[in-house]
Amino acid sequence: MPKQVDYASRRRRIAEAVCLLADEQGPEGVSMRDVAARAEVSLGAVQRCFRTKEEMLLFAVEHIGERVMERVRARLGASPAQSAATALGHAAEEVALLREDHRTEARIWLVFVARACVSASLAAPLRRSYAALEGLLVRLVTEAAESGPGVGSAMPPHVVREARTLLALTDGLTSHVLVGHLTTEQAEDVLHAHLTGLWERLGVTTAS
Amino acid sequence: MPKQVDYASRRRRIAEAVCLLADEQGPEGVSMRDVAARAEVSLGAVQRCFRTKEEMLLFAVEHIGERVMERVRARLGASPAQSAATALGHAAEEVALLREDHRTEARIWLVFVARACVSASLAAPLRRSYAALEGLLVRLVTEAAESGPGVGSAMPPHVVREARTLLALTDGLTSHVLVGHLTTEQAEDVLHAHLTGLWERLGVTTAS
DNA sequence: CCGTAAGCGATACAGTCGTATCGGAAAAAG
DNA sequence: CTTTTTCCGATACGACTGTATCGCTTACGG
Repeated sequence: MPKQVDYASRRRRIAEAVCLLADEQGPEGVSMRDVAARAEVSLGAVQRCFRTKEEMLLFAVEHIGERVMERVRARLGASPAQSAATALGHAAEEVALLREDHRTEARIWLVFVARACVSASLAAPLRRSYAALEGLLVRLVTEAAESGPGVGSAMPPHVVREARTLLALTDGLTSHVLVGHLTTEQAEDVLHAHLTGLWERLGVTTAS
Repeated sequence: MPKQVDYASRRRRIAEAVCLLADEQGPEGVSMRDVAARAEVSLGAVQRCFRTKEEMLLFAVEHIGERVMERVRARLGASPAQSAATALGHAAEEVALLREDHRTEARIWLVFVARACVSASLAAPLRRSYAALEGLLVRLVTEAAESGPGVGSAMPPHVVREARTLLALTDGLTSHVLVGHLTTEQAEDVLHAHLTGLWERLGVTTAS
């Protein structure tokens, strides 16, 4: 057999290039040729990794979803114990891709969301990512509620609602920052105020 | 002078076609030829109305922004007096384009937002629309707060923060519905819960 | 009544798109 | 060594893109 190649890593490399291009050139700027050039491979190589462009984008959106999720988990692992409430705060900060160094991921995310409204196949992995994030937030909210004085703890439906509220709020804030309607500071201010209110609602006693 | 034509109305007609196409074909589906066909005019006619495609999209995004804003105002005018709180509720419902008949506008909005992250010229009118919506919400929140028992009324910074929270939340919910992460009912549930909390915070006494 | 200019739609153009194809380089297997 | 199989990058192709150009029609101003 001839030259063997690590397809998995090449696909990842190409997905990275897709994200970079989607970020700096917008949705229309992502052509197979540009992706190939950005990934420093030939057009043929890209075609061998992905039969079609749609397939490539699909892989890229899964890639980004995993990256965000993984970063949130890493942030949680970094500050291990502490209070469940601050953990939730950190997670929310990470999900809302507000800081400049995550702006790229935020733009890519938005590009894919816009595209997914039309292409059902693109929507599926996006839904999976949202579901995973929601699940994580539900877990964190639950833990935060339990750590409080626990008036009996909020009943589950409220918890899910709070998680969804938080997820939608962070997503909205992110896009508002991206279009320039809000500054990063303003968005963080809104997010922190919401979290403070959430803690009060849960009956959490927080130090900071 | 020869034949005179009503450019204003034609531009509006073309903008309408842009929106329809952006909705059903996505961002990539909006080509000059398709727009011309959808608007039932010749390609040349489109070119005479808008020197360039960018210019056409710019007009279309302004058009959509005005339409949404106008609809919110119409809704407020329809239920004139009542309480300031229910007015705020109606406005929020209208801003979050949740109902099926507004789904189209929501998709178009998202397409433009995604594009605006890259093209600065597209971002400008979008920012104006957001600013107008935020202004409206600030006004409604203020009125709702004043109509309450008025412990001294919430101080302005809080009002702005609440308005921004509401705007970001509605935007986030809208996109989550569009990608299918939430159903319309779930999103409405989240929105209503948030509004209830907001009223409590403002000290508003609401009948319903 | 005629010239002039605004509007018309068709066509041309150069470029880019996604995809298909193909001859040759390269490396494991015999 | 030769054979065989996998991968390579270049090129080809047709469709479509945004924009420019160009006669022709049309209707008002003089």
